[in-house]
Amino acid sequence: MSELDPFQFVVEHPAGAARAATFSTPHGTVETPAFMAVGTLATVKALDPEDLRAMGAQMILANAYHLHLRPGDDTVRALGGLHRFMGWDGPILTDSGGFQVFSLAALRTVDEDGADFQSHLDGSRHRFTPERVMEIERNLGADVVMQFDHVIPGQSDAAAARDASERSLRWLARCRTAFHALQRERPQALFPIVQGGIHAGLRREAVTAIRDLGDWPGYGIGGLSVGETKPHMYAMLDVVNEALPADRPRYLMGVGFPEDLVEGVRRGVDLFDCVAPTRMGRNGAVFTSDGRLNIKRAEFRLDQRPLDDTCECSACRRFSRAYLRHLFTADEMLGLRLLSLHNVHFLVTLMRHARAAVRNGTFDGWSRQWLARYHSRPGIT
RNA sequence: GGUGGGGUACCCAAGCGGCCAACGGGAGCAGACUGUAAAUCUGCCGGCUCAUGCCUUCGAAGGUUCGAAUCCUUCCCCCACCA
Repeated sequence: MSELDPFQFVVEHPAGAARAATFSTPHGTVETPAFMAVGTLATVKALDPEDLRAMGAQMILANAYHLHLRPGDDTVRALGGLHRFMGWDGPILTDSGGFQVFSLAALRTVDEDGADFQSHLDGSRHRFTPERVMEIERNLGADVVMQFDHVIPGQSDAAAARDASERSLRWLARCRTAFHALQRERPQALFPIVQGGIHAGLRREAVTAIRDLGDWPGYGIGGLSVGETKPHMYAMLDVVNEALPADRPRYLMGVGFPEDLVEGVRRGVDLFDCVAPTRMGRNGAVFTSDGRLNIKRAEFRLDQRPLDDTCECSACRRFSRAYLRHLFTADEMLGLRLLSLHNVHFLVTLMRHARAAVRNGTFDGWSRQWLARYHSRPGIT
């Protein structure tokens, strides 16, 4: 148990299923609920670590598969690990490449032992096994490392979901053994990932099986936001969070949109990550309190308002919709950066407000009002 | 003044007797992105129409032809070189 000491999770205030907590890591403490920006290639695209710190981002992600291919996890290790490499001294989590098993479907084959990938960069062949992934994630040196898992499409039937979930469990056992066998320069926490598709029974079984393998410093909830409906996703969150221990962080992987974060917190999720704010920001989509808008639309040509009049990000404090639209239509890179900045700020701030509402006992009303306003203007989307 | 080349939809640009409302690209308009193969992808893009279809269009006018953006005549512009 002493090895878990650097990763304490303290629930300060429950509010129904929701809770406000602190999650400590060797690189600092995360106040939850929290949104983690995704920096797959050891960079949150278009943003500087200083931007992230200034907006109150606490923890970020990177990806084992991508960094293994380039520049190489051994290279990152030789350069002092991810924190030093990318100039972010806060907590970092690495995903294992499990999602790439899913998203690079055409370039990989999965078997019981692991997965064969063909590099999307040069076509070279690479073999990922639970043991290999643990080594890669050790080399990268993030604070939290995710198990290697098998992700399948969200609408998969129960048989396929069971196969993937049970394989992920077997891989988890191997990850754990390999994880503990590796020498490392600094403490790391290994998170298992709950699979089971959109099948409540499978989800419960997965949680039970994972807990039977031991106590874990935190739990990933995987295999959601991969094509299933929102009601299915929310239902799975109810089921899984009910079954997970209350005194460990719950990380909903790959989620999400603003409404999904609020719905997730309502159901007891503590940590989120998603590429949406940065990818959508680069493509012109903006999160606002009144729903999504697309800055490229002609209607914003002369709009002098900020993206969101309640937002205090550096884009909203300084620039009009008209100017930001101009940057996009002119294909200027500052536009990508400012919208990425705004969107990440929006989610980070959203979680800070959720946390405050939990702490002062108003979360239920706050979240309902927030969702009502966000959904109230579908035309803005 | 001479010789040669050219004028195609918002722009660039293919087409050179029927398969042409006319290839491509750009611009424009709209949509999608959820553990990032993504500053990407998709749709629309002469007018009317749900659609079959109809109408207007390839510098201008006239002509040949069953049929013309494509051939002929004249005219108007543009470009290059020569004088």
